[in-house]
Parts: sequence; structure tokens; C-alpha cells
Amino acid sequence: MAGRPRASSQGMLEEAASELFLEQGYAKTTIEQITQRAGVSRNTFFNYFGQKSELLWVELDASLKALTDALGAASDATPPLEAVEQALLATAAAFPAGRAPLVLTQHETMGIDDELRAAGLARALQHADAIELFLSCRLTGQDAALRSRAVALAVVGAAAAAVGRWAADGPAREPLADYVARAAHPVLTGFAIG
Amino acid sequence: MAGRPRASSQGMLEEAASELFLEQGYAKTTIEQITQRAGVSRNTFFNYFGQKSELLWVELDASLKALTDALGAASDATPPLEAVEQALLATAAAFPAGRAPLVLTQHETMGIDDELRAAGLARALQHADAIELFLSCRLTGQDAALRSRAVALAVVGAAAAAVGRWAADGPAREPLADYVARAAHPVLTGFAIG
DNA sequence: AGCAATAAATAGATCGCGTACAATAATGAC
DNA sequence: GTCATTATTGTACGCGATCTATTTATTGCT
Repeated sequence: MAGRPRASSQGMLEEAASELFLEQGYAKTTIEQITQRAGVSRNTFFNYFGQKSELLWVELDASLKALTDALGAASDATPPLEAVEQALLATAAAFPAGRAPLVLTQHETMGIDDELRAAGLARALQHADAIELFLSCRLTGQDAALRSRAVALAVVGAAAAAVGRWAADGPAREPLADYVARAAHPVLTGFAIG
Repeated sequence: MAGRPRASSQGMLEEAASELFLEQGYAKTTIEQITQRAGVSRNTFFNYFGQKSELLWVELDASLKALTDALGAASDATPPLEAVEQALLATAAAFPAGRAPLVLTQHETMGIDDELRAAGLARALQHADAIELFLSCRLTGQDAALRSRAVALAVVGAAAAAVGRWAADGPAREPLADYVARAAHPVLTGFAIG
């Protein structure tokens, strides 16, 4: 009961796209060019990606899965906000200091514009949703709903700032987790005492 | 030196668009339909709006101006983080409890999807940029760049959570500034002590 | 082997956003 | 009146994204 196997892998499309983005920028690269270089038909692109912008955020999609896993594995004994912090650091640990996603380091030559930033932000929102879902089950008291979402969006914002700085600091930087810790810890302590 | 006066006002396009969005949703409404109802040509739309999604976030654009003004008017004597909090509250004060932007309350019937959320997030990013610019001139010490951006993104995230809750709580809610205070204050105290 | 069932890949068409460029209309300055 | 300036309109086009139908490749059953 298994139909035709996937011939053109998703990775080939990503590679072809990365090359073209670096050569001539994101906006000037058409989906047709990507599929031609990958040796498949144009329509095949949409079997693997819903939108062109998804090509750049594959790494972030993986990190979303890591975050939900880490949150799901959190013990009930640890305080909720601490669990969030640990899950964030564990997720960040998957990014070694040496190699950062292309979209972060090469956004200049790729000509990343608002559309791209927005697509990245949509990914960040998914991370926030995961954290909010976790917190809304653990936090109690009045304002729990507001606090859950506020914590989630605030801490994701801080983490995004950390990622941006980390990428900008070049290959000689410290691991991403250090940056995330410095940016996110104040947020969580602030909510813990307030 | 004043050429042809503007005949079709921006407000008419916004009204026509709001009607159509409520009638048939955002995605199913074309720019041509909007301009037809407003009685202008399709191209005229692009004299007033760069993209279709801008129609929904006009109120947020006004709030961005209010925020930059409030930040610019901040006295040098007040601590930077306090100045940010006061500016946020002043900006939120412009939204009375009774009337919330359509996009926030009617996003269900309008069929707001990811594209729309992303467009709203792009506006939120501009708010964060304004706060970061303010802070990067005032904060000192190592990590000032990271901290400036982390504070800005985190506090804007918290404010966004407040706006979402505020809109969801219906017309009988308290003023928006109360929500923003509850969501943003922990973030700022967290960074103040950390 | 032959045959259905399933699923991927392709082809072809269409819609609508957004851009570019030229042409026209309405105003004030002279 | 002429001229410069600005808004509006017309026309065309590239490209992203969706849809439907068709072809191709694989598995499992007889």
C-alpha cells in the first residue's frame, strides 16, 4: 500500500535554493529556477514546501520540534518558568557555535526583506504557542491566561534577540545557549517574582 | 507647487475594505473589489497602501508613531527601562476600552491566517526597533547591544499578549493600559535587577 | 505474470498580488 | 495662456500560489 516513492528529495531543493539565493538574492530567484536546478518540475516544489519562504526556515522548524519535546519531557516537580528556561537552553544547545543557518548570516547578500522577516516571525510565534500551551496547563491563579501568553511571547522575543546577536557576532562567538541564557533569564525571573 | 489634489481618500478604501472583509473574509476579497466599491481604479490602491495587508494594521501604524513620540519626549533623568514602560502605557492609553481594532475582534469572521498574523508581527517588530533604538543610546556596559534588543523584543511580546487578551475579553474589559502594565512590568523589572 | 490500489510527479490552466511604464487630468505658479 | 507638479488611470507583465487532470512508479493480491 505504498505508492510511488519520493524521487526528488527535499534536500536537493533546499540546496539548489541556497545556491541561487546566494548567487542572485532571494527576491530575484524564482521557484522555476529552483526546480530547474534541482531537476524537477515546478509543481513538485509545492509537494515539499507550502511557500517559497519556507526554504529559509527549515532549521527553525527543527528547533520547534526540539522545543516541544523538551517541554514535554519536563518533570512536574520543576517550577513551570524554570522548565521553560531549561527547555529553551536545551533547544539552543542544538546550534553549535561554528555553524549558523544561512538565512541569519547571509541575509545581507540574499536581500532579505520584510516578507522574509515576517516569515521568520511566524516561526517564532509557533515557538511561543508551544510555550504558552505548556504554561497554561501549569500556571494557576487569576490572570493565568494573560501571564501564560505574556511569558511565552516575551521569552521568545528575548530568545530571538539572542539568536540575532549570536549570528551577527561571527563564527568566533560563544555557543548560542549562552546568549539565550543572558537574554531570557531576566524575563523569567521578572515573571517569577512579579 | 501643489499638483492635482487627492480625490479618493484613504479612508474610503479602508471602509470599503472593512465591509468586504466582514462580508466574505480577507482572503476572498480582492483588491479590485475594494477599489470598485470605493469608486476608484485598481492602481489607485497602491498609491495609498503598499500591500493589501496594510489595510488591517492602520491603527497599529498610528500607535508606532505615538510610541516613538513618547520615547522621544522621555526625560533624561528617568531610568531607561522606566521610560520604556511609561511610553508603552502612554501609547496603550490611546486605545479606549470600548473600541478595539476590527482585525483583533473580528479575525475569526475575517478568516485571518498566517499571512495576516505575520503582517501584524512585522508591525510589532517596528515597535521593537523603536524601543531598541532608544535603549541602545541609554544603556551602557557590556552586552548593551544584546540587552537592548532583548528588552525591546521581550517587552513588545508581552505587550502583544496584552493586546490579544484585551481584545478577546470583549467590550466590557478594562482599558488596554491595565493589561499592558500587568504583562510588561515583570519583563522590565526582570531586566532592571538582572 | 497480471491487476487493482496507492501515491508521487507532471502538465496545463487560472487567479490575484504587486510592479513598471506611459498617458491623462487637475491644480498652482508664472 | 504655458509650465511644472501631482493624482489618477490604462495596459501589460512577472511570479507566487491553487486547482484539476493525467501520467508514472511502486506495493500487495490473485
